[in-house]
Amino acid sequence: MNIGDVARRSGLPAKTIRYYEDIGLIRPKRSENGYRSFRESDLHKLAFLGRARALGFTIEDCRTLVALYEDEARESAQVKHIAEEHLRQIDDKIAQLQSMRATLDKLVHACAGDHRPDCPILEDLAQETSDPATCE
Amino acid sequence: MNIGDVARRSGLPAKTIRYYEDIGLIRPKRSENGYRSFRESDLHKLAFLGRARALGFTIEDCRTLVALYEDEARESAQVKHIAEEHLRQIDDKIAQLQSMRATLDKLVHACAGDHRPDCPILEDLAQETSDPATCE
DNA sequence: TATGGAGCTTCCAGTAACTGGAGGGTCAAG
DNA sequence: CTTGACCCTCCAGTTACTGGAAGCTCCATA
Repeated sequence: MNIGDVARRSGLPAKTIRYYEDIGLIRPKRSENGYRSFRESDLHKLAFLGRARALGFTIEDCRTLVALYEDEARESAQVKHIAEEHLRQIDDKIAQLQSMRATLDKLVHACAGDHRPDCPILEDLAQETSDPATCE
Repeated sequence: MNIGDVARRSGLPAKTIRYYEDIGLIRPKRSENGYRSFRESDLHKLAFLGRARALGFTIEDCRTLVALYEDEARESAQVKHIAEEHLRQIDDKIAQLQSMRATLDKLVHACAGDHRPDCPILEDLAQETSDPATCE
């Protein structure tokens, strides 16, 4: 298979597949003409990577997950540990976004959004509260 | 004020403040000795930026928000528009993360996390489903 | 057989928003 | 006069790609 074929079948852009080779995630063979030549196993690994990335795992996590996948002697605890840590990070991120969301939503609702300059959003951003020097 | 003072009072790292000058968000004066010399108005603007960034606005949004803040002839609708668009992006991001979270949580709970190699997480990642060619 | 277009190659640069570090000047206290 | 805390600039690295230039290769059609 050429790169276009695996791109289509894995759902990953050809650019991304070349990048994954660059960083050593995959090692496709080469044809006489210099084209990358992918086996089914390469495709399988790319699909694996695509799914792992879709779950938000970092590239380094993906590297580890692939290694574990190929390691007969792995312990599922190793995989679970990575996933749990990632889950924690996702939860943190969600909490952070929801906190932003709450403030932002409040401000947006408080803003008339008309032709006048008065704006609670700007007023909030401009308020003098985060200066420790003023708290003495 | 030197950069260390505004860093302390704004809560932003000195590095970030220099960066903000680099990209034209602020224009502190310079002392004889070449040190940046910040006025209260610079500090105020930095605090504004810090709060806007904490709400997740991009630097470019921040640039626009500062400009609007300083524009007497602004219309609150302009500000509200930026905030609403940002809110939408946050909602999208939250939805995406929650979807990841749901899958991941399910997988984590399904995984024994012991010394055996069998792992539902890896099995899920490895499953053959995203290849359109197999769907014919 | 020529040619045109799709597909492949490499390499370089850019993205967002910083962050770290090297190498070196300045200032105030002891 | 030295020491340590500041400050300066400039360069490189981070994440995970993405876009684009310049230039092969392959295949089908005129």
